[in-house]
Amino acid sequence: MPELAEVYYHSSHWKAAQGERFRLAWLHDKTRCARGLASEALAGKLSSSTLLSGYTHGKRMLFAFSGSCFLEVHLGMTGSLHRMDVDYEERKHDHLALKSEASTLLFRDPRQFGKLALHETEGGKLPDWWEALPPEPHDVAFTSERFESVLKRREKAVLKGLLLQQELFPGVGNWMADEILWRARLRPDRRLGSLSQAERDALYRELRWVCRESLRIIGKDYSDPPKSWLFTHRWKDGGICPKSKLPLKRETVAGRTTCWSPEVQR
DNA sequence: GAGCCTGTTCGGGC
DNA sequence: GGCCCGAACAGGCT
Repeated sequence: MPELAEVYYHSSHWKAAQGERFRLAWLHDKTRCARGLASEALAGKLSSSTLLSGYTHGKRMLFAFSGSCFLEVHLGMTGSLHRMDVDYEERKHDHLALKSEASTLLFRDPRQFGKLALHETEGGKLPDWWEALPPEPHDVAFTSERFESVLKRREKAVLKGLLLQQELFPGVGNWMADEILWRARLRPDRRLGSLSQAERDALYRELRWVCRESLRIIGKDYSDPPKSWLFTHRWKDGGICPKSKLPLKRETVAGRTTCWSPEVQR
């Protein structure tokens, strides 16, 4: 599930516990998600530490704790964050829990494609690598010049695969890429080099629009976008394009399940 | 029971 | 070297 706006929404569950003092309740460090992080190490760092703030960037999250300690979380395909009651009891696929006097913060991930990591910095400032992340598409720093520079030497790339590259368009995932291409009226299997300048401009415009709007709608309370979006039609068998009212097509493009509207996208 | 999957990484090929 | 692609990862759901 988690792409840009869903990640932001999940982070808000943990952010609701800002100011609470936590200790490690459990980390299953044999889970793939732990990637070598040992529960003793995490317990040592997070013994009675206060959650100061939470940040998101694309599909990444970073939670700052007192003691210059940062917990990085990536949700992968099936990860989720929850804030439960203080007496919450562990269930299958709960890999990490932090407990305060008031709540249990939980990381759950059945397929274990998610990732947990611990970072420390001098004086509690954000890690350098975090500060150096490229601008997100909805950011004011993501200018059309930035967009064009990112596209350099990628003229042979298939549009669908291009949009999924996190180092270029952090946060864009499978459904967002389909939504962007549908709004830009571009077939997902087009190569970047075949686009006219007007089509490149449309791609830039719709990329930014979908990121901004999904954050506004989904990021706030996990609402579904309106029926006018491809989002609400794309997974149903026999889905109908909200623009053309004709059947949507579903095929694998750039290795991913892709939905598009043949009459709308050229 | 087989097939599918909203993500990332890695190895191979060009 | 740079870029692209497909497979692998694991488990729940249809």
